[in-house]
Amino acid sequence: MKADWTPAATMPSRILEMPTWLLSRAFAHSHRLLFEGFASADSHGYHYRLLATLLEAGPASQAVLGRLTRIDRSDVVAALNDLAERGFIERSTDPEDRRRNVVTITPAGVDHVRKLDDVVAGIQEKVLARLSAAERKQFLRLLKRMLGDA
Amino acid sequence: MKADWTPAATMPSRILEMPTWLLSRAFAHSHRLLFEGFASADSHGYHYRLLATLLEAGPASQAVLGRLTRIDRSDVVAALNDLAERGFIERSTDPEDRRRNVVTITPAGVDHVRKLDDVVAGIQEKVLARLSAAERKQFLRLLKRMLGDA
DNA sequence: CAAATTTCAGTTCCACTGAGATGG
DNA sequence: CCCATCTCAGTGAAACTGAAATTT
Repeated sequence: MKADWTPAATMPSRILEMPTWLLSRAFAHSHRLLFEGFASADSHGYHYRLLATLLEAGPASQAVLGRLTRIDRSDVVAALNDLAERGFIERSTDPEDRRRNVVTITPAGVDHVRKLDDVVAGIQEKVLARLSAAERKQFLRLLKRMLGDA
Repeated sequence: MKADWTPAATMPSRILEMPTWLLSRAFAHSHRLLFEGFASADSHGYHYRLLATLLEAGPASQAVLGRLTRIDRSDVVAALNDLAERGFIERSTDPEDRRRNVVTITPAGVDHVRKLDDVVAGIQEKVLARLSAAERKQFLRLLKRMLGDA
């Protein structure tokens, strides 16, 4: 027989009840769903954030894109390289300030981001699946408040 | 003059309003605070989860610790190496099943985890700082519900 | 033989740092 | 001279994979 060293069934209750722990579980869940969703559309989170921003804000320099999307300057470079290779964006140097690359979304890029929009919308639904409509509203309100959008 | 390609002030509104985005911001915030808190106590999240679990559940094998803490088997090895070097845990092979290492927390380890408990408690407070007591309760309820603890 | 445990080596994603080259 | 931009190289935490060695 084995004292099989399975002393408790769960991790410490004080951790299980922690806001930070619950947040990390919730994020892990949402992140996994998003990652799989993007992968199934041959894409990534950075791609979606960049394309969606270009679509909504219009052509922008890479520095501005980094600020808008909260993606680091050097990660913006890498992600835009991918997107350019696949024909979803184009770079051209800004004639008014030749340090800058003006990044423009292509028609193929628009198609791509529309598809990703659908994927992402489906995932929002899944993430909140267990909550009623009223609870969802409340949950989003509390999240925003917690982040200071009070 | 510069058309400075700052077209909009924020990222796309459809992303800003997404549950998945808000969750990722909330997690990033909480994660940053935890990381800094652990660093200020010369520790890491894995260390805390392992020590707190040992304290609450008693001695356990590494495989069991991995399951309880949700830390991957191979990361458990590395984290326990650190903790053993610093005298916070001890390993001994289980006489009843010599594949297993029985991991035991030392008095120094107990001291350490108590300090971390204080750090972590302070951070819970900071994370929820903008919410009232009633909102905090509600927020935790919704998080748990979303995760299926319904 | 099949299964579990510990360990090591290596990978991937995400976020970031530092430095060089170009240009304002 | 100083600052901004783009780019590349590299770092580090977190989570994971594959495989080997040992034992049950």
